[in-house]
Amino acid sequence: MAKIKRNKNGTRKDVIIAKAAKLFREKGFSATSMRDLAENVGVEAASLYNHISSKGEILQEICFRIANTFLSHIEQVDATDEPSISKVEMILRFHIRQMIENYEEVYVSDREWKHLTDPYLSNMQAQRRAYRQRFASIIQQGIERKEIKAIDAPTVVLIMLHAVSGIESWHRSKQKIPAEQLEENMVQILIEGLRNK
Amino acid sequence: MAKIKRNKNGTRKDVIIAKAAKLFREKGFSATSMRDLAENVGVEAASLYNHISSKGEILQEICFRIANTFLSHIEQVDATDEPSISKVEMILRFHIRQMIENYEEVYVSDREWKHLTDPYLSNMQAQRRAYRQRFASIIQQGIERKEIKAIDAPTVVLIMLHAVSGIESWHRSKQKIPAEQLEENMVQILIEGLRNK
DNA sequence: ATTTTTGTCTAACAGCTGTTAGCTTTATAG
DNA sequence: CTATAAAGCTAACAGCTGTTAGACAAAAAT
Repeated sequence: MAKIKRNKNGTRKDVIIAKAAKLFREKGFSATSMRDLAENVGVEAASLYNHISSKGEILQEICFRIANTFLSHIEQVDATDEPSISKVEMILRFHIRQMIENYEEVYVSDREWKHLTDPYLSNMQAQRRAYRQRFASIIQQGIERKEIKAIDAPTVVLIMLHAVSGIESWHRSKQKIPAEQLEENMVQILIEGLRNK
Repeated sequence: MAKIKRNKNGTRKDVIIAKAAKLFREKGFSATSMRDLAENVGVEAASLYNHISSKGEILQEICFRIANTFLSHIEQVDATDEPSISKVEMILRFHIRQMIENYEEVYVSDREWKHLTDPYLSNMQAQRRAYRQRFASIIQQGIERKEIKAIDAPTVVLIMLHAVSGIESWHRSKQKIPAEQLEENMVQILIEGLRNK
């Protein structure tokens, strides 16, 4: 078979990871075999190992890449001096856009991280916990400043993060409303549900 | 090994399905082997086949049982003459409670139905689509009656259904707030975000 | 033009997968 | 107490799993 065609500014490893993300999303990590992946890449299974060291490494790359994206974004937002409710909105909007634009990887990172193996598994669990706590404390601050309704902050986080993952259905639906409208609708419901009137 | 202990009013098959639901939730359908399941049930893998006909059948039972529960509930709610926004709230509360009380099966049904095989897969897809449409049309009615904000109804459905699945995090968290409070918090945010002021 | 590096291939491995056949043990019914 | 039915066991199957070794080919570097 022919060589893996790499697109400009990207390694062959990147091509493999992108195809893997698509398959992992469609069928799940465990149900995707290296031979499945190889076929999609246009190569024999053994050839993949010139670019990656194991199936698990692919999942690690996806999960940690995404985790870093979100972690560095929340730090950036938290460093501003916007009102808390605006911070929450910024974070929510970032989640929505990432889920729209970087769908496959974000989705996989969210659903399949359980299949990581230690030490990566523990590391990822810690990162996720830290992220949620950071998010919750922004909300908590908003509550104390009376910008946000007096509601259990971790519950708010849980609703926001999971609501966003519903964008998967949007991707699969035939008649998609425009992405901007989707974003505004979600913000409308979730942020208005939060605001202290 | 000893026999499968069945609890009163339940068959051995029910015991197997309950254990399977727990494992499918923890590790996913594909990553759970029949030998895993057998060990958890306290029996050899081959013995399971005296009670079930295949691994897939277990998933089918879980998924269709849950789908029927929700479908018959939405029909019951829709038959009342409550205001639309109250119908939405009733449906939301039912989802929350099911997710709290019947956690394993509801969660598995929601996350693992993709691993069903045809004709069950197509059937389940159709049922899910029908449910979402039914839910959306209740919301649409609420919009027309000015009870609910003018927002894309399918987007609302998507947010509600996915937000509820966040209750998984609640189950796994150490310091759980009481179930009733969780329910009120979720309703507070989601229904108030929806209501036309 | 030749060496070196990179990438792909085939063949094979050891272990796990769901499932079946056939035999034995335990519980139920007569 | 005996006959029947239900539930368990061991052993085995064919196919799939992730991964490695080693040979060959193409591309890059010298």
